[in-house]
Amino acid sequence: MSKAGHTGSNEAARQRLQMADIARLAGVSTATVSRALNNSPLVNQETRTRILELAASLKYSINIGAQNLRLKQNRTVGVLIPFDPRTHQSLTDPFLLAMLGSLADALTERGFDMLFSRIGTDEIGLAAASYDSGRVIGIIMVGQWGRHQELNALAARKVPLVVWGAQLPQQLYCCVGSDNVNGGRLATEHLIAQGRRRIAFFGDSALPEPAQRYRGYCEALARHGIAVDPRLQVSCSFLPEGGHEAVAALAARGVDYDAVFACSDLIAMTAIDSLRSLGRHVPDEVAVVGYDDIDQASWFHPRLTTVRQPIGAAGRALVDALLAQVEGGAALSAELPTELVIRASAGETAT
Amino acid sequence: MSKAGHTGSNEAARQRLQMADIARLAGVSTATVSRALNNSPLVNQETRTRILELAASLKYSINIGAQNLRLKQNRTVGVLIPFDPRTHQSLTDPFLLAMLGSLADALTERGFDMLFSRIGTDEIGLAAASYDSGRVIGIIMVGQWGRHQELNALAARKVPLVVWGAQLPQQLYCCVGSDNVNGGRLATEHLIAQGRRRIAFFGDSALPEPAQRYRGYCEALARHGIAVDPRLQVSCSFLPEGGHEAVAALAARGVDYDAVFACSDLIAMTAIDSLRSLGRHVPDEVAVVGYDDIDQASWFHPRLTTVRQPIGAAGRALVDALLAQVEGGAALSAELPTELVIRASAGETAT
DNA sequence: GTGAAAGCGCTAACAG
DNA sequence: CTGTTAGCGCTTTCAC
Repeated sequence: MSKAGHTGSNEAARQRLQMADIARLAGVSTATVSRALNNSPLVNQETRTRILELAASLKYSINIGAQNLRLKQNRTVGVLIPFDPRTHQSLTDPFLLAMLGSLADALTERGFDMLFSRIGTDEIGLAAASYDSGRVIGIIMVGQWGRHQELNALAARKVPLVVWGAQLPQQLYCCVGSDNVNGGRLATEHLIAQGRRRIAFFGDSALPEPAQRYRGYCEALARHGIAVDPRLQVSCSFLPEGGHEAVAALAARGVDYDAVFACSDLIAMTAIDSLRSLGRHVPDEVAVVGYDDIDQASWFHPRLTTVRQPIGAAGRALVDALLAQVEGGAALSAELPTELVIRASAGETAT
Repeated sequence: MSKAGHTGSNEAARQRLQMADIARLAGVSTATVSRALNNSPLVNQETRTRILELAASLKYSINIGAQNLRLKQNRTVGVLIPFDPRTHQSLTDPFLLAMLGSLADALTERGFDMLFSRIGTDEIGLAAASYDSGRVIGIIMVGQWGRHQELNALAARKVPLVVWGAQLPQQLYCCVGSDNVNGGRLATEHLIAQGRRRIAFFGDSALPEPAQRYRGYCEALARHGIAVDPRLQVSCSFLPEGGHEAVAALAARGVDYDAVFACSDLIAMTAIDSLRSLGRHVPDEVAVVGYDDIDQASWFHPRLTTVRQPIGAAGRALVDALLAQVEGGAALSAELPTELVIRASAGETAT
């Protein structure tokens, strides 16, 4: 909300057509114009059409700001995608694009607009600024970013809020996400079924979603009597560097592995790139399973076996959960189903 | 602008704190609160701090809608990414994510908010709705989508508008883009330098940007005395299917080629995927050059040789051009430089 | 320094 | 059916 310069657009806005102009031109009062434009049945058929035509020909459109003020209404929703202030890159994962598209569609369908912002993960407490100032009726935040407490604080303040992420204990805010534990389980089971035993885990386990996927991974290993080797768990970011970092870390540790379960397709892909540089064949020497099922997964080489998150449903679920809150309803968290998509990167055989 | 249901948030908005509340609590008039909150020097130092603290502790924030109405100002910009109504997918190219991120950053830097919408390419005439209704002070549209006339019409109406795309004759609207002709030339020259002679062109040449890249391609061929073979020019979409379509089309035509210049990295990548399925080696049998230089280009296999568009500069240029118009200045179109990034997909040797 | 009052562009009683 | 009037939450002369 820093105001840079005086670029307030005062000049341009000043000369815009308004209801009074239409009224004068049509020879009626603004009340009648208002009624006509809002399709009130109270207004005479022919005056209505006359007004409508006049407005259309002049491209007049009701000033939403004034209308909102008068009606105490608002149909815009804030969408926030946080970024790590240390790198300031975040819009780097194609999964987010798909999510944004899905949210835009879901909002449009319901007649809402989207105010989009990035925000530093260190200033998530300020996420409600747009709500406090009446700019938006609620906020959809993509990812928890390890800011559980701040999010709880927002919810405690009754800021309408839905977060894409993982269900956590002591969670006051509404959270929509996919079934991460099951996703981790599916991926790991598949790898085990391919005969792999030394399965590495790539993901930032300080974050809730990767942590739950890790739990699924551990459960699957346990079920098959395979010991969890902590040296196979490597923490890496969701940035494109993630996979490279992780492969390098494993090499530095000198541990052996024959498979990787990566917490995003992006990590999986960059990991595969690193493995290729190291001369390790995927999937023969190292089988890789990703997460998300972004578009690229289906034409990457090798085609990525991955856990699909239902992105279309996700956008709708997030929006619905938010609107429910706004209308005073309960903020129901939801967990969407995940599903394994078998392609080539983890070996050819289906489970 | 279709209103679905009555989810207007009337209920929630109703009980929000407002300036009068702060005034009452502080024992002053709203005028004083307004002055204090706006850092007017007219207000007494201690009353000011008292009011500021009160407001902060109550998380009160000035209602922007009312403020905007009173001040006739507005600091939000509309960003539109059109989609093809036949497929309704459009947020499918990672290049767009990068662009969106760049725009978000540039707007934030200048203290503006972004209202993001998708819109059908068939309803671009409606793109100004958010401007006409005073929702935004101007519009940034990503891509021309073959709607030159509609865009000209908007500009003729004096809607503040900047389009990411190609400079065209008889262009009334402000347009920022990269140097497409040079980009096409660079890519093609590189391919020729690698000894390729049968260079296919992949891109929707009905669109201005691909058309200009094609011109650069033709120029480069001409300079080297290579005849342009129209059968090597294949029109394909910017969707992920693009590359697949194009490779299939060429196969159907039965024409031979040893190189591809693709109008986006996405097309290049999916084309490579198809070529691989056909058993044709990249770059040995077919050298491929892409366009955009998205993140993935550097870790795709083979690493993509591509024409870089300066995305960071693009966002800033688009925003600056728009704000200049809003402030009543001239709408200066701009062409950003393009640059060839040599990696592996077109052969190893630099030009 | 501070308050009273008018008005930004619109809508909704309330009269007629 | 239509116009008059008041007021949404804020800012800003103009008095005091």
